Amino acid sequence: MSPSRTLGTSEDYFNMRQSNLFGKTLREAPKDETTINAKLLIRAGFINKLTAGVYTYLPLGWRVIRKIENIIREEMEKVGGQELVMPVLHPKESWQITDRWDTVDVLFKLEGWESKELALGPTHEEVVTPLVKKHIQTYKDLPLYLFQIQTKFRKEKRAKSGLIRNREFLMKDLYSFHKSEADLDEYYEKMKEVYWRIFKKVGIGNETYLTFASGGTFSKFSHEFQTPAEAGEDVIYICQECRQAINQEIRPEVKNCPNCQAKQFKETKAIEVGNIFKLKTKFSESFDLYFVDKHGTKGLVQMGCYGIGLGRLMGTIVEVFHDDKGIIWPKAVAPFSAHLLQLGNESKIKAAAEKLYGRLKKQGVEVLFDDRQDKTPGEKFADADLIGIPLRVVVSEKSLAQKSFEFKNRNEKKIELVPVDKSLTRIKS
RNA sequence: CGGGGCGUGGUGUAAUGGUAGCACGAGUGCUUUGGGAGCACUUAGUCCCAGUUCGAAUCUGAGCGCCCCGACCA
Repeated sequence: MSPSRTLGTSEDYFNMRQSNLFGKTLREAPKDETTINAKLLIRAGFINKLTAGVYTYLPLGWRVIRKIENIIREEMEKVGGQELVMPVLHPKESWQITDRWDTVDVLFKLEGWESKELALGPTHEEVVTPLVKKHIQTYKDLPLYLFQIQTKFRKEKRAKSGLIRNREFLMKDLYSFHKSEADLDEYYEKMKEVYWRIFKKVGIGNETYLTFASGGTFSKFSHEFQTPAEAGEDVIYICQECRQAINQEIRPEVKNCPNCQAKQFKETKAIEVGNIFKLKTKFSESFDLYFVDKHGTKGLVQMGCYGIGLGRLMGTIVEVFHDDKGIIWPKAVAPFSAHLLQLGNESKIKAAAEKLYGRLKKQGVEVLFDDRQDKTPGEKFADADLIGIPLRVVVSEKSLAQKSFEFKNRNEKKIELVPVDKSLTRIKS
């Protein structure tokens, strides 16, 4: 496994001794959490709640976020996205230009300096549009795709369901700029494919449905990517013919499946893990964002926006992949590739575990090493199941008696003895 | 924002007007080591304010916080 370029620069990023890991597991979940994602992520030491809808990502949780982030970043760059970071502090004037200062009720407003008033950014059309205006003059400057991965703030009336609806959350938002509606349409379709690739990569591709949703005032429909889960707050109707779905919000106006015209649907609660939206000229009109085409004619720039909430996606993955013992991370987003458990503190066992750990570390394999000396095997197994790293490797007297380490995948029951000299390559494969 | 529920060590709980207790966690020591070990000692708590009472975790009022249902969610 090759290290992702932004995951870490030091060799130590690729390993961790559990005796040093910040964040302890809990035997019981805090009683005020009812959703699976919140219970498991808190118990396993991935996140901590500061106040309603506001969570800390502990080292384990942050590693998962970074995995997700890198998958998303890579896909955004593949379709021409250029990454930047825009400010979180937005001047009131920007939001007055679009008439959204008073109408977006989730806007956190705060005092600035002197008589200045500010908002914490819930989305960035008000910032990206005037920014782009400074650099777009002609059709030669188009199309343009800008994205960021950044903390958003929304004053939700009711935060809920662990990481599903928060007041502060990480989001990838990409804004696209086009010289024609046809070009926007084409990119929108491309982005659908990109989103599918992302959801497949993080592991929920088979569990996710492309869903027709309200287009607001800008277009007839937008598309959401919805993943059925108990903690979901949307209701969708899955077409039994083509595997696409309709959001409840447009169910009254849509009788047949907009994709295949079928009439049979299955109702389910679902989590919106992504949304793609044609803004068209709504914001370019507000900010006078024009370009000149090759005939010298001035036209409004066409825009689209495309969002994915990273924390919500992490919560959704937990909602989908878990059992009664804990989380079962898909490989691509697991905080570590392997969980090395040392059972017993005899020097022979310790030496064997340390040796394997040292070699994995050297080769850049991300491994969590449970080297804790004061924990019983039962507790180490329970923690390993709870944390949910895909591969568990046990070093014990029993395994060493057969010159082996014991391998078990988190999502399987099967336990396999692998000879010591073959273990390294097996873990890396 | 409407309705409901709940606030006791880090976590889960008991005490319903009369000595704040238990389990897990954490710390020290010894013994343990294949599915959340044992013994001993230790650590740590009634959300805040006001009131009623001889006495309040418990009753009353106000506040704050958290959760759930609903509304809302470019």
